[in-house]
Amino acid sequence: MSDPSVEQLRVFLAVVEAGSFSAAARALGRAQSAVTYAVQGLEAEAGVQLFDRSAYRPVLSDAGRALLPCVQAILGAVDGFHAVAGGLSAGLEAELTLVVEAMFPMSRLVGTLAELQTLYPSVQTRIEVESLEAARRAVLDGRADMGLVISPEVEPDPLQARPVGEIELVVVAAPGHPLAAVVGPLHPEDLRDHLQLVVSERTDRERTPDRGVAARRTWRLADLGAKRSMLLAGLGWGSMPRHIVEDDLATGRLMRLRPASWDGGNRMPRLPISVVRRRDRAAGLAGRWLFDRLATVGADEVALTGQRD
Amino acid sequence: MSDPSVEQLRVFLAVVEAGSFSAAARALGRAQSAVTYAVQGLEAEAGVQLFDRSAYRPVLSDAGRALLPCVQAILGAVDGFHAVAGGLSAGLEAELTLVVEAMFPMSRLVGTLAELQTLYPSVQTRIEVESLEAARRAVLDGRADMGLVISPEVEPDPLQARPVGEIELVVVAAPGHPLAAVVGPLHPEDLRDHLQLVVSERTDRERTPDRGVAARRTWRLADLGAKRSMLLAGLGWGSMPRHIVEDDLATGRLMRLRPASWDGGNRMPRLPISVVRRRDRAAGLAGRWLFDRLATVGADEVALTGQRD
DNA sequence: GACATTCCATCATAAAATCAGATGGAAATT
DNA sequence: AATTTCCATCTGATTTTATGATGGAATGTC
Repeated sequence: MSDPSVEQLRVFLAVVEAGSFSAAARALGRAQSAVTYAVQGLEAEAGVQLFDRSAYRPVLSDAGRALLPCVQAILGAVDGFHAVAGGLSAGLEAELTLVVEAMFPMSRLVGTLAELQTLYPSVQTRIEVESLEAARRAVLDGRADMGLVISPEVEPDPLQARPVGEIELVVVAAPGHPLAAVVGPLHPEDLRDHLQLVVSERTDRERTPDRGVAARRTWRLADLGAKRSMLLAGLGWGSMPRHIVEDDLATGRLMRLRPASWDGGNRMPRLPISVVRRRDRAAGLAGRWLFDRLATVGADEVALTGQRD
Repeated sequence: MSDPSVEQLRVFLAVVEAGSFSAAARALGRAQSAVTYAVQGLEAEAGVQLFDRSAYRPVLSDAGRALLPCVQAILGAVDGFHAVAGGLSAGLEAELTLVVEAMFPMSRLVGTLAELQTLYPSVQTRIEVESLEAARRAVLDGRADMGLVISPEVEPDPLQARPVGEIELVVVAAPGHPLAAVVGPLHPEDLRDHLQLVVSERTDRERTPDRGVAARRTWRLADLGAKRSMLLAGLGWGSMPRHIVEDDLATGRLMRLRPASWDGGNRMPRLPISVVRRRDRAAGLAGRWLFDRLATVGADEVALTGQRD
């Protein structure tokens, strides 16, 4: 049994929609005999009659009605093929993977990502969330095409970077925690004597030197959600992106601590975020659009609060 | 931009699977030049290169890898078309609608219906549940191809019928109901003086004469579920298929009443069920299989308890 | 009821797509 | 170095697909 040609299927669908062979021929800009020929060929391949021609106008037979959804499925898949192929030949990448630093407020991304989807629907976009160094490593490895990562200290590296804003960090603890009772600025010694909660990377191997660790005893947690749970439970103190604990601070579930000179001054309470991509990997159309978009959005605002869209 | 032919897509997939153009040609039983020709044609239509031919063996390009799922989707849809078309040309119907009397235990059907689906996967089966006359009418109207209905009294009618069993009816009331307190057989006068719950048809027009109505006051309910709720609430008495109230009787939420001569003897406490279809509508292969299967299953057993599969 | 219109099937023929087989250069294998 | 295997290309034959004209049947109009 031979395969039906896509042309035959398009003609069949045109006849169904137009209601007659000649009208379909006119709509397709072809001769009427071509329509008859195509439908006959399709009927021969299917082994059933698709239309009942005994009346003045052809009407779909039971078989034709049953096969119509199949035909629509095929043509839909073919249209998908065309969409992807058209995108590819126009310079679009097939898929675009963006890795996002876990602390980055996702609410800041949804608008841009939705726009990306409407602009380039044929591009399969994927988002991955990684913590700290793992995000940058994903871009360096080529596992992701682009990343929103903590800004690299040195610019001349295989990554091209554009600042997109800063994440404001606040030091918090539960109201019941001893440090919450201290009035006025906290001395480094106060912090050092209490358990500090720190987010560490997933993979232990090749761990970068800790930043912002002030306490003697620390617990290392896999992700920010776990850290927040521990903080809420009063198990220790730690720094968090402000947009994540905003609600907790407002409702009093967490208290803000005010260190005199947090971490001895070698770390900023604001974490700069950049969008990065590898210089040597040629970005597609969608990738360039997203990079530029994230960079220009970032130029407008300094703080990423994650509150408004 | 022209449509890719299904042949081209099959060749493309064969090359991907075989790993080389010539191997694909051998697998397809065609000349190697035909494979080259087909791939080139597909590349021209897609506007991108699908394989990197610089090496000894061709390797899928990024574009080819991106388009591969599209191609597989198209070919899958085409195979679906072939399956349906093959079934139709072999005499299978496109869809098969079975209407089932609401009192029929659905658990008795699932096995047969599952078998039907595996035997004839291309047949779209639909189940409708109707009460009393509405089920038979659905078959007579042609709205359903087949029905499990209360057996017709007269055989010579446009429906061909085969018995499939009987539904055992029991007369029940809630434990708090006055009739539940009566010991020994119930006289017709006892029943007549209490509210009887009766399932009536949905459409009021052309209502058939009531059967099994013994009381002066009756409430007519839309379906068995509503009737059971009313019975459980103690609002009246009525008859129910045994398999539906089995649990209620076992746990004591309902009590069985024992009428001396229920309904004056003009109605059986067992309701015969038949599978019916119109004589004048030619049944397809799947329809004939289902009819025969239901008829032979029904010949084995008399009572439909719905307990075991 | 006669006429024009619109419908679809068919035919002959022209255009296009597709194929097989032969040939050649490049890479891999021996 | 010789051989095999790979793919691209060319040519001619075959098949497929399209066109335009023709005719019979149903519909619509006056």
